[in-house]
Parts: sequence; C-alpha cells; structure tokens
Amino acid sequence: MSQPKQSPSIKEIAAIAGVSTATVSRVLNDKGGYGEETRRRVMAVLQSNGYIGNMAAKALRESRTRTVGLILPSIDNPFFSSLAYHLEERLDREGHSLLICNSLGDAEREQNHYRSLLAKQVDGILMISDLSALAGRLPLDRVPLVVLDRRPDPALAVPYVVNDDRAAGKAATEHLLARGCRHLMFLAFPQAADNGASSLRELGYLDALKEAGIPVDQNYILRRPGLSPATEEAEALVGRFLDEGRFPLDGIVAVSEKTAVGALFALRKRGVSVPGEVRLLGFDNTILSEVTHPGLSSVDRCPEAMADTAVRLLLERPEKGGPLLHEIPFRLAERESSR
Amino acid sequence: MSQPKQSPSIKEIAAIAGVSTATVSRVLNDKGGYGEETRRRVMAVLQSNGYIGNMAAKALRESRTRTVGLILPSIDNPFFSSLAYHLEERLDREGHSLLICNSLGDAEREQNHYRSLLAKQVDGILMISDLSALAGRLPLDRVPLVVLDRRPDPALAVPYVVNDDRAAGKAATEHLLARGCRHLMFLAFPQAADNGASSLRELGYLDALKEAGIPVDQNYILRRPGLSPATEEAEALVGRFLDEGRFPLDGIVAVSEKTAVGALFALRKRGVSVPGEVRLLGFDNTILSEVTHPGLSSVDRCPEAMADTAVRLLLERPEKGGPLLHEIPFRLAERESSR
DNA sequence: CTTTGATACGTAATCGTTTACGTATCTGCA
DNA sequence: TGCAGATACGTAAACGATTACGTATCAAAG
Repeated sequence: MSQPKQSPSIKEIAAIAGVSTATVSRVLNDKGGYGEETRRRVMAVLQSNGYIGNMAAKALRESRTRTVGLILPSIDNPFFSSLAYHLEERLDREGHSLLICNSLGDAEREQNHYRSLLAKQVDGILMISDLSALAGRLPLDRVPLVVLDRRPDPALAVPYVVNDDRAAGKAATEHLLARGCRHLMFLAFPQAADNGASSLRELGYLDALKEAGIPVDQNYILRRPGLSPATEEAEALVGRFLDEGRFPLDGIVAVSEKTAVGALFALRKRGVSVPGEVRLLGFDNTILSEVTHPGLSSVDRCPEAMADTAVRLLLERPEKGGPLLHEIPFRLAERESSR
Repeated sequence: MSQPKQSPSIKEIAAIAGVSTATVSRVLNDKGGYGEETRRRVMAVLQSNGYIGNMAAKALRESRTRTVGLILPSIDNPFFSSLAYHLEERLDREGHSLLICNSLGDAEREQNHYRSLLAKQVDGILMISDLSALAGRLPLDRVPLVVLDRRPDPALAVPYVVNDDRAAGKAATEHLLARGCRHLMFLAFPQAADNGASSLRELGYLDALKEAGIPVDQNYILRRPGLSPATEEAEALVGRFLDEGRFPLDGIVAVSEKTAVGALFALRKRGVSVPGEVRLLGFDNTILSEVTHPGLSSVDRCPEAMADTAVRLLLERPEKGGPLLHEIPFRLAERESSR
C-alpha cells in the first residue's frame, strides 16, 4: 500500500525486473535497444515501486543539472517578481528549474550566491546586476551568464537584456508633450545607484524637449539622494519643488514606478490635481500603477519579452561574438494620470 | 591569469599538492587529521586554481543538497513574493538555496513540480497548496514538507503555517465596529476556491457581529463567483450592491487585498467617500495597501514570521506527533480607509 | 627498549546514474 | 549451410566527492 520511504535506485529496479541497470536506464531514457516485452516489465516495476530518479547522480554523470540560478536584488519587488515569474515559466517549458537568490544589491552577497550557484553546477546564471562586484574576482565564463535590466561593462563580454531606455524616456516625454505639457520635470535615480537606465531615460527626455524646441532647465531635473526608500525621497523632492513655487510645472516623467508614486503623494497632499494641473507618468507598469488614484500612466517594459529573450540567450548559447546588447520593445500604458 | 574554464576536481588538486584526495577533502571540510604545513599547501593550491566544489557529487555522496523547493501559485503576487523573499532570506542564513516553482494552482503542475523536486533531491519542500492534488498520488513523506497559508487535510499529517484567521476576521470586524460602523459587508472568496481562510475570517466576522449584538444579514455577505480576476469581480459585486441601494452600508471587510481594491474602485466610481461614508479594511497588507487612495487599512499577516516558522519546521524536523497547525500572529495596519 | 596512543596521512569503496564496449541470439539471404 | 548484420541485452568504467579502514611515523610512558 504505502510506498517505500526512499525511492529505489535503478539497481534495485533492475534486480526486481531481472535485467541490468543499463537496460533500466535505456528504458527510462527512451534510448531503444530493448525488446517490447522487457520495456513493459521494466516500466511496470518502475511504476509499482514509485521510482523517482536521482538527479544528483544524473547531474554528476552528465555534468548538467537542468537548473539555472537567478540573482536579483529582491524578489520582493513587483517588477522583479513579474520578471521572475516569466523566467520560471519559460524555463519550466524547457525542462529547467529556477534557483532564486536575493542579493539586496550587496556586492558580497552577490559573490557568495554566484559561487554557490557555480558549485551547484547550474547550467546558467541570470543576474540583475551590473556585475561590478563580480568582475575580476570570479570567473564569468564557467557557465552561460545573462544580465537582465542592467548594463554591465561591455568589456566583460556578458550579454544583457534591457529596454531602449533612451527611446523610452523620449517616448514618455513626448506623450506628455503631446498632451500639452510645457513645464516637464524629470525625476531621476540617484547618480550613484544609477543602473544606466536612468541617465538614458534622462537623455531621452532631453531629446524630446530639444525636438519640441523647449529649452532645458536643470532645475526641472530632480535627482534622489538615494539614501531612503524611493517613494519617500521622491515625495520629499517633489514636495520641496512645489513648496518653493519658483517654477511652473505641468508634467512629470518619473524614472520608476515608486518615484512616480512618491510624486503623486506630494501632489495630492498639496491639492494639485492629476492630471488636471500636472500630468504624471512613470515606468515599470506593475500592478502598482493600476491601483493608485488616479491610475498611473506607465512605460510597460514588457517583462515577459525580457524573460523570453534572456532564457533564449542563456539556453541556446548563441555563437560567441554575437551582439551583447539585446533591446526589448516597450509600450506606453496610458491611464488617468496623463489623460 | 585567466582561470581554467572548468573548476578542477579534488583529484587534480590532490595531484598538484602532492597529497591524496582524502586529505584535500579533509582540509576542505575542516575535519582535522592533517598537518599545518599540508593544510597551507592544499589551501594555496585550491586558491590558485580557483577550485569550486561540485555539489552534485557531494549531494550524491551525502544524500543532501542543501536546497529546498517552494511550490506556489505564482511568485507574481505581492503577498507570495514577500513570503518568498523572507523564506529565501531565512534559508540562506542556514546555508540552503531555494528552488521556485509556479503552479498557478493547477493540480497537474503541482504534481509535476513536486515529482521534479523529489528527483532533484531537495532537502525539503514548501508549498502554498491544500495538497488535494498530491494526496494519494505522490509520496508525502519522502522529504520534509511544510504547507504555508493553506490548511491541508489533517489526515495527511503535514504541518502547516497559517494565521488565526477566525481571530483575524473578528479583529478586523471589531476594528470597524469600534469606529462606529453598524452595516458591515463581508466580501468573501469564491466558495470553490476557498482556501479555508476565507470562511474562517467570515466566522470571525460573525463572531464580532454577534458579540456586538448586531443581527446577521446574509445580504451583507458577498461571495465572488471566482471566474474573473479578484479585483474586477469585487468591484462588480460591490457596485451592484450599491446600485441596487436596498441596504445601508457603512463598512466593508474584504477578505483579501485585491478584493478590497475592487471594493474601493466601486465606491469611488459612485462617489461614496472612504472612510467618510464607508470604512474599508482588507487583508495581506502588501505594498498595494500603501499606494491606494485612501491608503488601505489591512490585516498584516506577518509573512516574515510565517517564513521563519515554516523554515524552522522544515529544517529542524520536530519529533513526529507534534502539532500540525502553527498559527502566526497578525496585526492591524491602520490607514486612512478606516479612520 | 618495548608498548601505547595519537597524529597524519593514503587506499579504495561508495553514492546512482550513463554509456562505451562486448557478446549472444536471431533473422534473412546467398 | 554459413555468414552478415541487426537486435537485445550485460559488464564495468566513469562522474567528483566523502569516509571507513589501514598504515607509517613519532612521542611519551612503562
């Protein structure tokens, strides 16, 4: 009735079925080289003994685990968890599993996790990191490595998957310009923690202003110090800007969703209507953008497509020398905050 | 300069250092039984050759992987991803890694993932599932198993970690009663998809009404059909209730965060002020509750404590026969929606 | 000087697979 | 009949670690 506590090994199965381990293995892997009668008998024994293979042994023998690792700052972040969802989905379809490691952006944690993943013999590693913590200290070529949502130094020769952030910044800005905004704020990431995306989006913002013939005013470019949570800082920054009242304002491009929420809070507390007086637009388009009031217009960075490309790069290992940069299309999700 | 593509094996290290593999292994594991001079030499060779162990081999030999699996409906859910974050955090501190598997609540996926985790020789499995899909079809005792946020049949003898949902439902209701609400709606999960928590919270709601001497009216208990996304259905249900206008309403206890958001949308569209005319309270207290307007009062289910307990149960394997039910304290996070 | 015990190793088996290689049986054809 | 080639297996060697067991050396104790 009850199954044995431990799964039997291929050897025990072989003994019961009266064949060799080689034959059991062949049956298990559909390799052929056995008679139909034998196959049936082996299958029956496997079934009735609740055989479940030992992937550790298989991995040792084949030196592949069908497991890949994902190192990210924190799975507890709506955009990353959406990305992780799609990565797992895609990997699962290819018969691979996903190991998740939170780094909190900490260099030491990244290194430890990376080493540990290599030791675990993963078939590949996905990272949301600029790799500056790893470069030179750990081998980057023992196993396929793909970076997501960050732009590592091209000298490291690691492929990376990002959006065309400059174009996205430009599109976001143009969206607000098209709705009549003329005094546009750009709410940026801290310079230090700049993951490359923020300054590119800023360039896009500048591109759009230039094309529209609107002079750039540095007072409209607000940069978070980066010491406290994004939402709080953004709220404080925008709040101060509004309180000083030195400059007119009718639109804000926020470099992330959380900063956009902060901006929204600041505006609401001061009774500034959105989108009536100020239009607002953020990035990431996670569930957060759906539940604020008004709903946040947001640049959808298409995490599903990012995941798709990253997994393809990781598993199909394109010939060396291919392009490192892989850009994923984005699209604007318009909601009330910019209408 | 550049390290070898493949990590050397213990055997190669041994050869270079002029010792046996046994000695290298002993040095690696601090087992003692070697001279100081030898230790230094072996260490140096390990270092300079970029040795990284092979956990597949180690797992095969020791039959433990220091890896545990987590099967959940979807990592792309704020409460679950918070739970996953804390699980990983806690496991990492114990030297374990976390494999993540999305089941979408689908029985077949759950089974496949479960089998695959067993094959991968994980040291334990965490599940957000009532196990009905597994019971009888797969061995539940090959490896320690702990259920989170669901109440599996006690006959399965699987420990599970949940909140005291009845108490939480009661506390939530009392919170609104204390603020003067007398016409309280309870917004429940669909009967089919009931994970046990919803009906317990409903009992708590009834407890609170009874204690307050308020007669129960079934018209105030709304149940989602469970066919569409929670937020939409909740919005539709509450909307219809309001539009019919047959019953007075001044408070809503929503069984989850997403249903609370749906309720909030319905109220807002009809110009019902929250908390002025209707006070609202939900569950889960994820980041969603922070960004709605007004901010959602929410029962914080303390995912960190849940993770802590679950990992402890999984790794410390308490003596058989201990209690299965493990209740985690909750606390009310009060925001504007109920003030 | 012998004995005892500790210390510092090495040898080889083992974990559960896969697979190269060998071999026996059978089928079909000249 | 004899032989080639296919088919259906079995044998045994890996994969990279751990570890029980054996052994040589040495110091201290008797």
